[in-house]
Amino acid sequence: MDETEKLQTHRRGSGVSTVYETLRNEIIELKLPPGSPIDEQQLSDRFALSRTPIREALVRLAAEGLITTLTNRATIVSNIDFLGLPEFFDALTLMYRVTTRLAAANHAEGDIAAILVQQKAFEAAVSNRDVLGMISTNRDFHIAIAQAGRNRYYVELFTRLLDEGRRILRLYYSSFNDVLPRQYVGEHEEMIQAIINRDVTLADRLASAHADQIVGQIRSYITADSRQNAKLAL
Amino acid sequence: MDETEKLQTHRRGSGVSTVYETLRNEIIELKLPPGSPIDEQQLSDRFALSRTPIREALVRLAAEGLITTLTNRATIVSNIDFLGLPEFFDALTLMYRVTTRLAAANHAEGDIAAILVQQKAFEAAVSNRDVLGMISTNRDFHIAIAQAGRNRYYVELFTRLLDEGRRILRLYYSSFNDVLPRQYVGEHEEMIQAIINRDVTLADRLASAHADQIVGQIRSYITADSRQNAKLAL
DNA sequence: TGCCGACTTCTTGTCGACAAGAAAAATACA
DNA sequence: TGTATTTTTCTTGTCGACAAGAAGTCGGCA
Repeated sequence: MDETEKLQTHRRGSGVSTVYETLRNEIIELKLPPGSPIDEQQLSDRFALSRTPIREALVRLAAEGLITTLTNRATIVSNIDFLGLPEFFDALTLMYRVTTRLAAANHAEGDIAAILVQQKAFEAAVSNRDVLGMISTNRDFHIAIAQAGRNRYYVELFTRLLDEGRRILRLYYSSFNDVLPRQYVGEHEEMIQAIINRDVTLADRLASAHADQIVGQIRSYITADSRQNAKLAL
Repeated sequence: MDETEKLQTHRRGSGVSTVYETLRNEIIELKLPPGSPIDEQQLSDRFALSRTPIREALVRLAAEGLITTLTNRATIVSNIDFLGLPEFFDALTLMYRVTTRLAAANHAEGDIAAILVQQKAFEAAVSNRDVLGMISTNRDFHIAIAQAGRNRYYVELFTRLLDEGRRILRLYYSSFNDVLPRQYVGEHEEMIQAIINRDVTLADRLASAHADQIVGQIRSYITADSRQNAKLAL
């Protein structure tokens, strides 16, 4: 691993959130793959912090379900629950629909601009065939929509679901093809238009179809090479 | 406050969850009202534990949004967000519908029995005019339904919403009248029957109406004596 | 050679103490 | 007497060290 990271002038409570966010990203981006052991001592060295703040960050990650602590034994990055995928798809689809719906109903002044920014970023990622970029900008796009919907409960659940989805997609991104992403760009544009027009019914229908697309895509990836599954489920 | 609590023979990691659950209950039951200061030292004395495990429990509660930590200053029991009530009602209604729907579709062998147990408890509370009991058994009843629906994401969000609802209801339970609770018993029975018959559409409609009832009730309480509001929102 | 039990080692869980930051209190000054 | 500034005090944030529990290791015995 690399040497200890920055953090000379850390004001009092900043270290914890740094550790939290850093680990969160590394878990979601599979830099820390499922099952990886999390060693407190090691993190303590890496961030040049005592074990206490490290521990606090880990507790937060555990509360979010991103890591699993085996009591008195070890703590590891949570495995992706393949058996629970149908539940995941169901919840994801519902959140796609609800957030897009609410965005059409509730969006205010600056919201559309914020959504468009993310959509541009997604388009750029598609143009560059930057698959990892597509995965994360797609997430940001839908979170921007959720925020326009003005319901923190949905934003929170949706964020968690999309991030869990990022982990799954990263497992399979090699098999991404070219035609689907371009189709997504078009679907995104339709959704934006429906939101602008405050057409709740249409927004719902588009979100629903969009969700089905994505769920179907993930499903086909998984069934296509299920060897990965066996390898990582342990 | 009373003297230090039990916990002579605590196996290694047990203290943390004890503290967590104890505080969680006290917050939800308003034994610790919104805005109450949480003093780590004091809790340390009370549970006969070091500040470290106390802190871990507090971090968990903070992650759940039940307490708010003012950095370097104080940590208090989170206030009830009256401005966010519309969002809350929207999410609550959706979860009522979705969980009941899924229960009708997915319930398996023992689920109905579990639901009936909670329904009996709710009936008993209504008979005894035990308002506090009604509030908590009603929660347990709907969580039992959610569990029959077999979707952990919904169960988790719904639990949080119902518990938040318990806090709000406790603020107003004095104004509970007699006719509404009995009506709820009947509505519950209809829902159970729809679930048993796997009638998804009916289950959805009943849950929707039930949610509207409850939301309407809470709303009328709040507008009826909004002095409480001003008093506790600080 | 194969299995059972004590021992070692490693990681987590807990502790008491210290440091930093902010509010409250006390003091100085106009 | 009122205000600005310093000092005090109190609470949180961080640290290093110790204790407990579990897995793996080593040795003894059939």
